[in-house]
Amino acid sequence: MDEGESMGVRLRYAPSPTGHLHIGGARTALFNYLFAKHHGGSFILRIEDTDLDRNVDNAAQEFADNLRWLGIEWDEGAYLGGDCGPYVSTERLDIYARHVEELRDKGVIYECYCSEDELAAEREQQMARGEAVRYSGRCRRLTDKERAAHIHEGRKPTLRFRVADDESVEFTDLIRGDMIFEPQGIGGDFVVVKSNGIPVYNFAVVVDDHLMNITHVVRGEEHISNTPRQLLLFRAFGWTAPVFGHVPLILGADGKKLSKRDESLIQFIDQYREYGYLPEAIFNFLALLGWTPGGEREILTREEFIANFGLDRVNRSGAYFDAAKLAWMNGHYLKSRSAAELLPLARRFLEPSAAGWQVADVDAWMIDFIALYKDQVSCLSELPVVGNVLIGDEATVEADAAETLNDDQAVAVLGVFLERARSWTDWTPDGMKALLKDVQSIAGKKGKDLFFPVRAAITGRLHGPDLNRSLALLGQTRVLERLGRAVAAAGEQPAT
RNA sequence: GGCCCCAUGGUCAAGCGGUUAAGACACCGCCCUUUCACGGCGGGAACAGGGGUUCGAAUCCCCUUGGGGUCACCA
Repeated sequence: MDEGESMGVRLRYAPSPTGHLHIGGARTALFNYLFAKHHGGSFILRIEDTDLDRNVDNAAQEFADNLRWLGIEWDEGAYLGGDCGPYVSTERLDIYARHVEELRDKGVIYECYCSEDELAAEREQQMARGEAVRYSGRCRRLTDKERAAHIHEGRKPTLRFRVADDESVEFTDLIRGDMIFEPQGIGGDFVVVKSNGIPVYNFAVVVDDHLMNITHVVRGEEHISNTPRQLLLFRAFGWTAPVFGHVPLILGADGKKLSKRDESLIQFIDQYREYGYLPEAIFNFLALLGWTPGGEREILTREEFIANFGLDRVNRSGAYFDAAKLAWMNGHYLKSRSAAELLPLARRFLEPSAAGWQVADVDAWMIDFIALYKDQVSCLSELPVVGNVLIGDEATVEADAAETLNDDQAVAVLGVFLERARSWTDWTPDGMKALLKDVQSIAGKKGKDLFFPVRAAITGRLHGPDLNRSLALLGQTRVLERLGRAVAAAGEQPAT
């Protein structure tokens, strides 16, 4: 079936501000965004903070920041405004109250005085008997006397929506096709307003989606079972419901829905940000998690994603989050950016150790350093790790390097190098190339016999990136120090 | 347990009745390179099982098995 009229499509991402934006939420937001943009419609950010107890300070602001960082911009909504505001549930309480009254007038809701303990006990019994769990509806017809007794006890009622025993609900899911819920699968009369007077999510979301003219609701699969209740509400109000599309879950290492407590993988966007991942890499990776453009291409631009996106190509099965592939993809994006472009992002990982570099132009030095290493890391935070021998002021000597240095021939080469390096003035990569050539002709050594001892002496390693550039980055002072130290150390050991 | 969803390599996935069953990540090998990394080339690796439908099923239907979601005064 058609995914919707292209004009006037309106989608929203409606998180509850209870924590950090995680990869699942970011992907849901992304799919909504891509769908809206593909159809030339609007994407809206709404905050569903109806659970006062779980709301976390600054969480909503953080969601917004991270969404923007990812490049998922909304056309109207929280922190932006628009014609359908306010976009935060707790600022819409009066709106909900009006609609509660509307339902009361229609006679489809009633007060329920059951306590949470009583309800829990009822559920347990049903579960134990192997029955479907559903509210018995015992408060449907309270006598005035019973009601008075409950009020006298100080009980605060919830408001429940009456679900007809023979009313089934069906809808066509854009991703999964036809869905049918029989009455017993709906769970009986459900709460729409909590005893503290705040509506529950299922109620608020219906009112909000209708008032904000939401045309498509794209959300996680865990919401499938909420859908019939919401549809019943739309029906009771006499409203046309939006079209639904439920995307598959992102699975943790255990194959289950990602839990915020699952530490087997990094799942919060701000952590990726912290580690030096690029937003376009995460954007690209997330878009491909559960959706595919169909061809062989996996690296696409934002415009290409928007142009190609459609719910018809969203997968129906859950997907494991492959951190290794994300790392590869981030590395890919890192390679496509110049060192100078990366400097602002990499700065905080490098600058703390700038004092040891002994250079006048720190920024220029960092750009050269980034250029030397950026093609081999998967995220910026790895830069100081892979380049630790150049960035730190002291390098430990590894066993194989020590072995290479414990050799008369090698020490002889280093002696020549040290001699020439003292008076060498051109400490650029080209200058280093010339220096090495000079040493080669004087010492009569070339290839491995020349490069290995020098590399081992100045980095303590046998392996590493281009030697000329490494030497230039280290600079004369540090090269002389390390060389002198290596030669001295070799002198203290019996040569083989 | 009730209701609902899902099922192609280790992972992401193409495939939508006829293919030698793509591609990517990861892994292994070779090449390039003073070394490492990058890159290039190549390799191993999959249709959960059983019934149908059909001339012909990874593709359609049913069952089994397996996995998952949900059953709140949370979203």
